[in-house]
Amino acid sequence: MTLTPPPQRPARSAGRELKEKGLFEAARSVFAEEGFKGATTAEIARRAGVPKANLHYYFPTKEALYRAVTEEILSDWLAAASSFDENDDPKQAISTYVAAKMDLARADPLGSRIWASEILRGAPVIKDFLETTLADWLASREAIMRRWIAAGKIRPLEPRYFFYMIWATTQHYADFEDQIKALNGGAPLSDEQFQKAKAQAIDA
Amino acid sequence: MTLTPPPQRPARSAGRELKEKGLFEAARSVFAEEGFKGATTAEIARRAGVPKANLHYYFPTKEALYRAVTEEILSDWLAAASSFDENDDPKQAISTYVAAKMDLARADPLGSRIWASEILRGAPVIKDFLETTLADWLASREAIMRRWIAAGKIRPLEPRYFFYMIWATTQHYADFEDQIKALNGGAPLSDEQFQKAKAQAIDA
DNA sequence: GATGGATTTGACCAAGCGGTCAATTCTCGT
DNA sequence: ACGAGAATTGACCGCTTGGTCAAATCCATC
Repeated sequence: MTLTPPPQRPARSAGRELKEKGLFEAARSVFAEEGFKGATTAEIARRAGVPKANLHYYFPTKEALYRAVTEEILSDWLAAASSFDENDDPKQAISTYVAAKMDLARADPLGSRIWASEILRGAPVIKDFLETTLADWLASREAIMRRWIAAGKIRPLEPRYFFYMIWATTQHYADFEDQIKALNGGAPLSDEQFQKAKAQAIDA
Repeated sequence: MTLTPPPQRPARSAGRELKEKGLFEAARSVFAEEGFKGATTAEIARRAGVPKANLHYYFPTKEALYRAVTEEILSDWLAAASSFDENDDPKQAISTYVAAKMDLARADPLGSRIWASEILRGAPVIKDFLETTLADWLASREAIMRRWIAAGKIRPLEPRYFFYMIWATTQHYADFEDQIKALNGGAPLSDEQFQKAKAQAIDA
């Protein structure tokens, strides 16, 4: 018998990945709207245009699908966070970071909402991430900011609460979009309005 | 037959109100943790220590119970909002208001969370409140702030986004308590930490 | 065109859901 | 002490849920 070379199957099952992606995106939207418990596999399957049984072929359980969705969100978060370190100038670093977070919240409001609803239910899935990766990130950037403050490069404030405020504000525009819409005469924020809000948030 | 006087029954059924209150509080905690869809009447009844059938005697449907809970939250919101008008001095008015909102978020985190999860699911129940009462409140305070800005009493900023930022921050401490706990070494903010965060938020 | 694994799907299931109901117990004015 | 309305509750119902399964279909390879 000739051994077929074990290397990764050449673009194996491109159709498979496509279908997985469809289910994945459908799941994102349903989880964002209904939360983990409120979301139903039937609705996710319906939105993806496949029978429910097919969903369970690609993702064995609702929770597995939810975890897959969640992981991508955390990875996006980390990518935005890295923008903090791309600048040596303190004020530049801060405003670049705030801008990146605002843009992320606007580009992916579903991700923001899934995050929020995950926290609201006690963060059973991402608790580990919060306690390790995120806590470490916060601690090290806190240290950096303290050095900047000591050097008189930015005005003194408690770095931790400063980050809370940034996170709160950036997420607000995604999570509370419906509230903002209601207050904005039924329309979502225009790009222009969004830029203004962003500029004001950067005024730290 | 003698007509019994129709005036309100004298302290009628004190036990009834007590039981209603128990169900009400149990409902608050379950709705805050699980959202409207995720909450089950069975769990609410269990937490209140009564059989499920008894719950339906006091509140005919899950939605009726949810609406009752929601109305109280809106009323608390309005009470905190009124603190904005208790001061003539602009800076006083603003910091009093921020302080009141921060205190409310700390005193009643459940209410904050129920609000947040209501918005996340598209605000079907409080949409009307948002579009009328809240929108009016915002518009009139926006006008007041614009006058202050024109008179040079506060530094110029877009009042609307300023309020969004306040709401975002004050709610963050309630809604994201679990995230903060994870970042704070597992412990919630102490009173001292909270006062510090409050003071920093007031620095508008 | 035969083979065999990958994929698809309708039918199905046990558990959990919100809500109902009739039978029971409690409470209190007389 | 008794009668009547208020309150209580176990049993139950129809429906939805997440998940299973076996039969059918697809499709690359020989």
